[in-house]
Parts: sequence; C-alpha cells; structure tokens
Amino acid sequence: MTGEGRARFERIYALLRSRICLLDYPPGVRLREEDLAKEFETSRTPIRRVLARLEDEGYLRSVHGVGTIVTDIDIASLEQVYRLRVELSELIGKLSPVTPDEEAADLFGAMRARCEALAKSPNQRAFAQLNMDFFHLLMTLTENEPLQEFSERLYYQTTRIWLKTAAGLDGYEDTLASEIDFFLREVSDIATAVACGALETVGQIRRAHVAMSFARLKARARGDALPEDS
Amino acid sequence: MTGEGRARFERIYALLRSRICLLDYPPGVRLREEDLAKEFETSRTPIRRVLARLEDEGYLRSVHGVGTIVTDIDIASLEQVYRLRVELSELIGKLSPVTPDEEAADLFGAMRARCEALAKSPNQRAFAQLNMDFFHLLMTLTENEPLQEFSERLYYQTTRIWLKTAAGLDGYEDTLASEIDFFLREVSDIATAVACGALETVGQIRRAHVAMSFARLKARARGDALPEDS
DNA sequence: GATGGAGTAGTTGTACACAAGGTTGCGAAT
DNA sequence: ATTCGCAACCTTGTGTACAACTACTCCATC
Repeated sequence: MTGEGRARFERIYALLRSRICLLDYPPGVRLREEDLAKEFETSRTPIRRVLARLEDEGYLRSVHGVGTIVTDIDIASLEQVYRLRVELSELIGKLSPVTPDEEAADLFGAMRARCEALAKSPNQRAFAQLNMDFFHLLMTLTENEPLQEFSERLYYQTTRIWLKTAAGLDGYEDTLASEIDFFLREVSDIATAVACGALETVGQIRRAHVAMSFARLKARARGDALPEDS
Repeated sequence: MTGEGRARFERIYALLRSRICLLDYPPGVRLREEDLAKEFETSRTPIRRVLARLEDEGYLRSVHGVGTIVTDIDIASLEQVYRLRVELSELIGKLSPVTPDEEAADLFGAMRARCEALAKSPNQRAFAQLNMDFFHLLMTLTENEPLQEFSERLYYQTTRIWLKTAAGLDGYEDTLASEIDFFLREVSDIATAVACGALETVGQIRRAHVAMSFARLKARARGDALPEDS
C-alpha cells in the first residue's frame, strides 16, 4: 500500500479511532461496513482494511454474520493496561527526550489556558478533545517512535473507558467537573515543568496523575465516595 | 472475523512472522500474495488480511505495482526500539508476575540444557529457534497481556536484525559461537533466578543482557563500515 | 554505442458478486 | 400462554475480475 491510497487509509483510520476515543462510537455500538463505505465514498474493501487494523489493535471486534462492534473492557483487563501505561508514562522524560524550546512552552501554556476556560464551563465533549490534544502535545516531548506508538495504543484504550465514567455514561453525573479540576492541576504542573525544561519531572508528574486517575476510576467502579480534594 | 477463519488467520500470521524472525524471509525479500495464497490453499483475500497486519506492525512494506517486501531497519531506528525494549524487559518481574512452580523451573532447566548442547555444535538456525523459544518461555512469567504483546513486537523487530549480524549474513562469520556463549550465560543466570523464585532478579538480568546484546551489535556495526555490494 | 520511449509483463489495490453465518420474528404445536 | 422450529433478512468473509501502477525490455533514433 502506497501513495494516495495510503493517505486515505491513514485519514479514515485516525478519524474512526478518534470517534471511538471521543465516544462518538461508544462501546457496544455496531458499525456497518456498507455505511462507512458510503460515507467515505469508496467500496467495502478499503474500509475493511481500516477496520482490520482497528480490530488488531483492540478497538473493534468483527463477528461474522453479526457486525463490527466497538469493544468494551472489564475492569480486570483495564488494570493490566493501566499498570503498563503508568510505567510507560515516565519513560517520556527518559527515552530520547527533546529539549523544549520556547514555542513548546507556549503550547503548554495555551493548553493550560484552554483548561482553565473549560473548568469554568464544563463540557464533556470539549473535555474529551482537550484531553486528547494534551496527550498528543506530550508525545512531542520524545522522539522515540515505538514509545509514541505504544503510548498511543494504551492512551486510546484506557481513556475512552475512563471518559465513559467521568462523563456520566455509566451513572456518574457529578464526576465531570471534578475530573476537569484534577486535569487542570496536571496540565498546570506539567506546563510549569516544561517551562523549566525539566523533562524527567514531566514524566514523573504524568506517571503520578495516570496512576491517580486509575485509582479514582476503580473507586467509582466500586461505588465508593470520591475523596474530597483539599 | 471469528471462528474457523480466525484460527486460520492466526496460524498463517504466526507462521509468516516466525519465518521473518528466523530469516527464512530475510530483509529485502519480496513476497507475492499469489504464491502465499497457493501455499495456504486459499485466495488472496485472507492472505492480504495477514499481510496488512504484518505491515501495520512494521515487518513488511507493500508497494503498489511492485510487491510486498520484508523491511530492513537502519541502526538509528533500531536504537530507539532497543532502548524501549531494555525498559520493558525489566517490567516482566514487576507487572503481574506469576510465581513460578516446579514445572516452570524445569522448563527453564531444559532450556539451559538445550543451550549447552547448542554451544557444543553451533548452528545458526537452531540458535534462532532456541532464542525464540526462550523468549516465549520468559513471557509466561507475566500475566500482563499488553506487556506480552508489546514485548513480542519489540523482540521480533530487533532479534531478526540482530540475528542477521550474529549469523554472518552481514559479513560477520565469527560471531555466532560468541553470541551463543553469551546467550548460554543469560539462560543459565535466568534459570537459576527462576528456580529461586526471584522474578525481579529475572527482569534485571534480562534487562542487562538485552542492553549488552545491543552494545555488541553497535560495536560490530561501527567496526565494519564495509560497502554494500549490489 | 548511448539514449529515449513505447510496449509488455507482472504485482498490488479496488470493486463487486456470492458464500457463510447469525439474528429476529412469526406461526404452529403442545 | 409457551415453546420449538423454520424461514426471511441482514452482516461479515471469500473469491475473482479488473484497474492502477511499476519495472524491465527492446528497438528506433541520434
């Protein structure tokens, strides 16, 4: 696969994966190849090429005679994914870190501003998008491509499930504002560390926040009350 | 994809990937979909499904109108892959380790015996196979599936390139016996650690050996600088 | 002899028809 | 009323023809 067809493939792939992560296609939803083919003005063949990759990466599950279903994950499997994600988070500052220039620091500052604005008027969709944008900005801090690729996989797999509870899709209506507040702290801390050029610190902060994020997720799943922030 | 077709897919995928890692398909070789379809008694469609996955994972590169070529990797990219592999190696003993029972210890002992036998009569192909079997045995020491998956990816990508030099395909004829000797030490050390139930130690030993393995690879690459004949 | 260009053989990419498999709902028997 | 069976319908999986594209050969031209 090469040339123009390759570009189309990447476009469709990135778009569908984004839809899955942003919960436009929530877990359990059934996609139909014919519909997607019509939307992207092509035949089923190239669509199937994209769906195959999404299936290999664990976002979808195609069942013969039934359909292509967006996967859900049980808390046990999610724990394994999160544990690895915690470890990889720290590596951002260790493996081929790029020394951030002033422009990078500004980008992180802009991210903090967006986050502060969001905290004033919480919005699920905007939060999901901001979270994703911030992740991709973080990834620019390392040049290690395999690390980028694996981190992306773990991010997309865990974040959409986490968003499901944070956004109230699983019966938790009050968590969104709280999660935005936690996220604002993370963005703020990391932006400061980036401004100082302390990339190892960035990795450690990120690691801590990913771990806490999962702890809150588990607490909600158990039905516990969230610890009040002080 | 499900049921019988799924099993066939996995079978062909594992076989082709194994052929790539064992250098039955050395880097640069061109595969033809039609031939593979004939070998596995099917049409091009299921074959293309397998090749697509192998391409997504970086083992192959399909070029329209030309063919499907087994990838090679430059030393720079390989360094990134190795660095991440070093870090992940240690996680085997940290993330969801399984406490090895007596049977597991025996399996590692048997692996050591195979390795000692190989040291007496070096053989490239047998070494490649043993190395691969040992890797898969190591993977049984963790229950963390994402870690297993990523480790496999990094292993297959690096090992085939490393084997290329260790096996003399790149102009190094004397390295095979030496590499087998290094490998014997690693297997021996790890077998001992497993027998003691010291999984953290296993991870640390593995990490050290992966790092040293890459150091030797780089040293060979630097000392050589011979022009490619074409 | 070197060079340029059209032709040809061979390969992957796409579209589409059909096979295989599953779900759903209706109807008859109990 | 309930349950079993069957049939129509829908969706993914496979096979195949053809389009798109590349590399190579051969021959005319300079």
